[in-house]
Amino acid sequence: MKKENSSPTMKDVAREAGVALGTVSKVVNGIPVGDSYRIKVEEAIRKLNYQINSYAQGLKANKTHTVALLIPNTQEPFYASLVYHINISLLKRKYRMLLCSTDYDSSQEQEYIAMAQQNKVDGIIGLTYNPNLAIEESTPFIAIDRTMGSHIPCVTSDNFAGGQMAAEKLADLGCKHVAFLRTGSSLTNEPNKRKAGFENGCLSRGLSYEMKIISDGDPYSEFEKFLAEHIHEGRLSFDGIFCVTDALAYSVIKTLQKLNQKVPEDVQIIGFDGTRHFGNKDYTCSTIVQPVPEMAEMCVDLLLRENTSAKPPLVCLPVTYAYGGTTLEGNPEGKPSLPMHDIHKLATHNGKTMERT
Amino acid sequence: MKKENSSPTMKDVAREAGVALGTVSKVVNGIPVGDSYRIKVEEAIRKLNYQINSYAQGLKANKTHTVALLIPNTQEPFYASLVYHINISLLKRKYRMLLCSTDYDSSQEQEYIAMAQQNKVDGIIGLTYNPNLAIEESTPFIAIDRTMGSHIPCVTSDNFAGGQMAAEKLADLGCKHVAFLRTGSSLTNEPNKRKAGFENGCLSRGLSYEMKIISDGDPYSEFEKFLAEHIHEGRLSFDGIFCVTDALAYSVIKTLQKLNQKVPEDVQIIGFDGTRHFGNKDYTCSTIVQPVPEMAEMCVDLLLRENTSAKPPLVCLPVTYAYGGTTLEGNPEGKPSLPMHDIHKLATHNGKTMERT
DNA sequence: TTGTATGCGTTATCAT
DNA sequence: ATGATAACGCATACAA
Repeated sequence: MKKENSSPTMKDVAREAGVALGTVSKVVNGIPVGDSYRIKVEEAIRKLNYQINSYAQGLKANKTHTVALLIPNTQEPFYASLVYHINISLLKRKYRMLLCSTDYDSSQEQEYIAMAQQNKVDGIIGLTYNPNLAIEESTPFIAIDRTMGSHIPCVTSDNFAGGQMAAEKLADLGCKHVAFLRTGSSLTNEPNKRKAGFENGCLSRGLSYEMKIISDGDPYSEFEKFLAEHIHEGRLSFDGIFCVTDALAYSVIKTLQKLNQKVPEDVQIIGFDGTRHFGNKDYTCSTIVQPVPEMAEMCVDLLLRENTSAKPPLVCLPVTYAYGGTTLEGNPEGKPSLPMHDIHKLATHNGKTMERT
Repeated sequence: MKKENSSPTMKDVAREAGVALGTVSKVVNGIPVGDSYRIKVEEAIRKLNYQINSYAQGLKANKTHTVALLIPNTQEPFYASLVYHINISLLKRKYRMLLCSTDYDSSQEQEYIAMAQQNKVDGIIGLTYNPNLAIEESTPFIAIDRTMGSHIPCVTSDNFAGGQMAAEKLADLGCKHVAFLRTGSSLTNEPNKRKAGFENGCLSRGLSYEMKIISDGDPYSEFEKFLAEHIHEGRLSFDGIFCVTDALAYSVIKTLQKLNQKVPEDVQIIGFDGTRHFGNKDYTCSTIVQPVPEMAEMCVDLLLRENTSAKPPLVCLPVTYAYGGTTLEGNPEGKPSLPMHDIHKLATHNGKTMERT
């Protein structure tokens, strides 16, 4: 009694078809064999419901057609979108994707890299935060939003241009004094360039600005405090705010509501990412849209590219601006423009992040 | 010259340590060996940076510690949440997860099942729509939200109870005449029970109701038409609406806004799923919350359970109600209650799904 | 206790 | 063109 419940193997097919093992392999791999043989083999395959074992295949070929994706989670819309598009790009090429949610945990990141390498993946795509991640040289790695050394290509959107675009847009929309709000890791990464781009845009348009940058652990209430401090006689001293992400913009909008500031009449908001409700509907706010499908395709393309010398160290893909109701331009679709000042009131009911300090 | 760039193998470690292959295997697998040997092997492993090849391991053991997850996409919040929690549950058990986004495409679903089986996964968890999916008996399969035969366990939330809970909640909140709105596949699946539960709840509370059910291809504008037809002299004839998902609720709220109906003053809305903005903030609307982490854990637990006879055919996990601003109860956190009627006005700017017919 | 040999399912190199 | 056989990296039964 050898392996009862196990799936049929090539050997079984060969026996069933009355041919040699090698012949079956050839049929399976599309290598020409005599028609009569091919037909016999194909019948046996159908009869036994034979499926090739890609593990054995990978063992032999030292190639597994599998790629690991490391990402903090799949719930934040930007990550969710990346996961989806990378998955699609890989599956299009008949590659499988191993998903590793890291929860921003450095040790988990390291652990999953080890796991991926044990699994002999053909490559890893990672949006990681561990500042000193150990990656075996032999495993191709593509970093998202973070440069990790010249031998590891980084794919990102044009964060600098996005920041600049936000500043210029606010200027075009008539803003006179604006603010930049950022929260994020202290780690050096590409999204940090949004700040420099924004400053550059403000300077080139002669737009005065202030910045409030809080670090990772700090509560969002710091922003609430900052904004409250800039209200004099009921008026906010900014007429435009650029938030480093849509998620932050969402929080800020709620805060402004509490502070009785109308968006976009009193203050216009631009976010970053291009987040949409329910994946494919409206933008959360006016925003700088990251080209997620193109970023995904670029990651996969770079990772699977044979010519390792042709891998550029940093690829910045172009961003676009999208109207999302929190700015004052004429409605681009010609619909009656609605007052936007009460948006998101809904959301205050359990706004933990905004609770009083 | 044999394999230049390839990773070191057990054989390399054995040579380096000056011991036999089997000894290395034992050290790696924690089988006791003499201390002096163990130390030599461990040193060699460190020196060569050896990683076990889990493909070869799987080939031998006929067990791959890998599970495939089939899901339409990772962008819709409910799916994103499922993917995240299933991923976590699997990784906790040192299992890897192969993600397959199917885009609701029956042929892709079938294709990915074949791919997963070729990969000799230890099991498959699937939220699928293909009515006649061919699944090899030998591969354990757990279905989410859909019963696919007695040998395939189905994990779902208590959709019937959820529907009933929605009806009872609306009754408790003072509604007199309510509506149920549904869009969805014609496929028989568990979420369809929300309708029956809702009807049951209405009947038990003596609440009169109407239903509008559209099928898959139909545009959401059908709902707009339905609602518009139920406005007489500026008043909607419903004072409560139960939407089969939060995504639908979101659309309906926008429609009601266009129709000058205030939510929740004129009409209260309850959705289904427990969707939150940006993954961990506020609920999109008042909603019946699915216990996603528990569902994920249950899927993984059932899938990996050895005792195949102890697998129940259908597991319904309890849902809860959460306030999300679109109903009229007192604010549960004691914050000042805000007028909700202008929520989501923001979103009308590119509401493709709501465009005029 | 340690080493050796065989087999897992596949591919590829050889004779035939 | 087809069939036998070795090798991929690992685990294990068995011999030493």
